Amino acid sequence: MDYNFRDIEKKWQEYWQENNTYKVDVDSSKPKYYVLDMFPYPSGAGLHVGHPLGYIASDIYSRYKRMKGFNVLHPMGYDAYGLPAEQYAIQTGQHPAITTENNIARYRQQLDKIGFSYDWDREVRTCDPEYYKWTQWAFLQMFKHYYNNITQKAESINELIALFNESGTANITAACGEELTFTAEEWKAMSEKEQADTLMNYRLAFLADTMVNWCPALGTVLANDEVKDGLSVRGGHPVEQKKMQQWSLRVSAYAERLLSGLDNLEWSDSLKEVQKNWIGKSEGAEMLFHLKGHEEAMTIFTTRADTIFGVTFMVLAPESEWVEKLTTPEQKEAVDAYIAEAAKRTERERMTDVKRVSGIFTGSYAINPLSGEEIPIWISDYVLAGYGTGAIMAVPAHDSRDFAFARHFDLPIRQVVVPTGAEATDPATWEDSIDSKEGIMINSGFLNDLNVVDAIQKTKEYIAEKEIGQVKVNYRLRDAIFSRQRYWGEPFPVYFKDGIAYPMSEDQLPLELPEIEKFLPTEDGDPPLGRAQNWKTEEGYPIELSTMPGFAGSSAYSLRYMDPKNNNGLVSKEANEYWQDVDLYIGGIEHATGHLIYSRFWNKFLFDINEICKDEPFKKLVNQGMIQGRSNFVYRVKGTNKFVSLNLRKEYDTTPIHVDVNMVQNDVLDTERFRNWNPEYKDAEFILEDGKYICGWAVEKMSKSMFNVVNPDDIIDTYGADTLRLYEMFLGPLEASKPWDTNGIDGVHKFLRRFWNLFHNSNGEFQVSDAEPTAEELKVLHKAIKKVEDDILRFSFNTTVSAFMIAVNELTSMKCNKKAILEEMLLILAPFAPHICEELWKQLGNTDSVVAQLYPKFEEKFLVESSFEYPVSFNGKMRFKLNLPLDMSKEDIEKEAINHPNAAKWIGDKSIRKVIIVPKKIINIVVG
RNA sequence: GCCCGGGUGGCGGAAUUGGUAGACGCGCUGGAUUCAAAAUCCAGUUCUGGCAACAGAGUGCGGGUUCGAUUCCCGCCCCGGGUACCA
Repeated sequence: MDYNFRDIEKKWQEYWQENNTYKVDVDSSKPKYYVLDMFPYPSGAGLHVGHPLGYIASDIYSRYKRMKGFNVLHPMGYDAYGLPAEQYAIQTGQHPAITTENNIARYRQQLDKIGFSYDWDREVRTCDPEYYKWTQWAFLQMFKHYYNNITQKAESINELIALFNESGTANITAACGEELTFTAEEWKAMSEKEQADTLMNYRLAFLADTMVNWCPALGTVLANDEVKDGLSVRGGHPVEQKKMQQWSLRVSAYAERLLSGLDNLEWSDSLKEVQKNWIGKSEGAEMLFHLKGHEEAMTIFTTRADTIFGVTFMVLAPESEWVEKLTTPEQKEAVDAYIAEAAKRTERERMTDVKRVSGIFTGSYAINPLSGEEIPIWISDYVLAGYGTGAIMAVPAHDSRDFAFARHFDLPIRQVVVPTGAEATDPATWEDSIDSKEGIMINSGFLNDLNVVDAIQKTKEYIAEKEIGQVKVNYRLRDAIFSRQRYWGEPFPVYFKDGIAYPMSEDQLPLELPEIEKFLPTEDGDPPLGRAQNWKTEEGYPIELSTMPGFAGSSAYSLRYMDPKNNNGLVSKEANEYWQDVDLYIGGIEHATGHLIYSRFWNKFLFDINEICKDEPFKKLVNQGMIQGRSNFVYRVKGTNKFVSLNLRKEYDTTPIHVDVNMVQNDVLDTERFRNWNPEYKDAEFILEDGKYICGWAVEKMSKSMFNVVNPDDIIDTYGADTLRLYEMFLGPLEASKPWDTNGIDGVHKFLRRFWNLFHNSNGEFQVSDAEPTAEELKVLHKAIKKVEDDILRFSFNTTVSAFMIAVNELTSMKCNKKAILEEMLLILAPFAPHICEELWKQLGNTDSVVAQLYPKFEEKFLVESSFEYPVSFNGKMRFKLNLPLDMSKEDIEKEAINHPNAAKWIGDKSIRKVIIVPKKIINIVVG
């Protein structure tokens, strides 16, 4: 029998399904291991060969871990809510649920063909009411909790209410929108509405007026990570700033824990770095600046309080509440004009026009708390309202933005830091601000002559002592806006009564998404849910019209897989305590700031309220690289229907045109298929080289418009799933981006056939021998076991495939068909190519599945060598090799090397200066 | 601008702790087999020179450390990704 992958793969995929081979349950007799893939959004285009890369890697790892005796949880599901299905519904009227269902069916078909070891009984879909019940439930818990900064965890809002009743805000330190101060009496005197509004300032899921990224084309609000360069990530539509009442999650409360939690995670340094930057912790000071002619003092945030003697002006954000208070009558007209102008500038303009300096003087002055100087207060849009206090002290000598502003408006610049090894210079001669990270203080009163580090310390002490400020930590991380004015998402289990938002009772969950006729916003501008009939409670109170964003459903799915059918909780205590957390998470780097921040936040919250036992969801994370497309081109001679082959094109004036890579093999064009591809090319003529049309190529993104999309189904039809799996791994390091080039696939397919042939004679009959293996054969086997296992553990699957090839090549040339060797080879290959191994396992006479076997044990004793072939170098350059016993002394090795006939030529009449011998490594003879 | 990756044959890539640069595969060249082709098998394949033996050069560029550098250090160039008036 030949290697008939089509029959073999079909047969075993059916077998696995019928026998529930991949079903797992809590089993306390075995250690657990949890391997998770980032679940896909089921798009209409189906999977291309880039998508399964990470799934194949995680599948190999899961199968390996299973063979090492672990109880492996390896589930898959769908991130099923999302914009494309809704956009499609708007265009065609087809319900997004139907589109989604169809796309999921197609995904499942494609995934099944690749032979994954998923436990499909655990599948989750974010759009399934049984699933989103727990998304809504978590939201309600966040609504009912606040963050206590002292205990550093989420606590019940009822406890906060109790504290308010007892002593007002006097004894609380809670994460909040704005710092409020009231007494118990004042609290009790508040109306129900006032109390509700006050509590919103503390709830972890809260309603607030916020500046949002409003996308008019999509008719919805977007999160910061859904906007890039002022355009929506999905669709590329313009996004503008707008103030709207929105649900938000107080992610900022967890900023410190999200930051410090990174330390214990096995994530790549670059990914941790991205998260650190996104959280953006900066330590500095809040300082009070008194204002000339005002009672109140203004608070600013600075990370460099030590440079305060260099402050020559202050700047407010245009949105700052101080603008109105500080604008003098003489300046009012000019300030109003500037504010109006700034409001008109969209985020996009501000970004594309960063270099432009603009601003206006308020007419007011502040007093420098250290020097007592009067300094003018300006307004400029380079100061952001949302960061710090929306007001800064400007140190033009040492900050490039302040410098540009000072130059533009002719404000004074005073140097206060002299960089190490430099002299103070006249700022008038400068082209830019001077770096102040290290150096010596000047022009700075009591700080003079101190170095920067000491000056920072001394300033901190000084401002604390004089009570003109306090040490303060700031984070860039913003609260997550959680409302979307869309249909295809989770409804909020919230209703409104007298303008107050009330949570629905938990036993009313899931609050199911209602049917609507059209998927557009209403004529009044309400979200699509405004069209739903009876979208109100039994008592008749209206229910929230927004739905939740994409990241809602993906924030706790790793927990739900542990216990996907549980109707009494997100996850049972038993299941959670057994599976704990994800041991290995594989997915794309594009989720670095979105999903991976939100799900960590969500998980920490559930941990705080004792729902789960782990503070972090994903222990180890590997980012698979992107698979790029490899496009092919033909070269049309301008103004003709003639196409010239790659290497002849220089003689003509040509236009390169993308051609479908599926009609090109090894860069040779199938000219007949090309003629039939498009009526335009029906009468195409070709100028060939060596009788062939050679195409040009380039590495580009894999996309329809480049005609370079390769479908896994086509590859599987031609070569089989085992070949696809091996080839995806063979392509290069898992974490690197690399182009897909089908050209190389023959190599791994050939390898599988050669592997098959080890078990079969030249007539295709199964034939293995029970003879004792030789030392050489055992050496090949154990070399492979060691290399393969080492490489799996460091996720170096490309070199693993090489190791298999080497072993099979060696066994083939030894004509080895011994069961003792082949059986173990088969077991180490099984995680990579499960179908062929399952078939051969059966042919060897086994009745159980190869999946259930234990991994072969590596034995050092088979690799022990008695001699080593030393490379002999002269001045570091390898010249010849010398086989010597391993137990030979250094002195004897040196003698052997120097007296070797080949050595004379390299020594010549020069003298030997030194001989370096590293046992089992190298001999280097230094001559000169 | 800043922060991460990365740069090795015609191509994808390997070299795990400073120790034989180019494993493995593709492609290409030659040969065997075949009526022929496909498939398969064998040999060769970094570049330059040479029939060859062999010699020289060589891991983005320039320097350095070392007996020895793809690997470590300094300075640059290029490519990919992230991020940005974050005080």
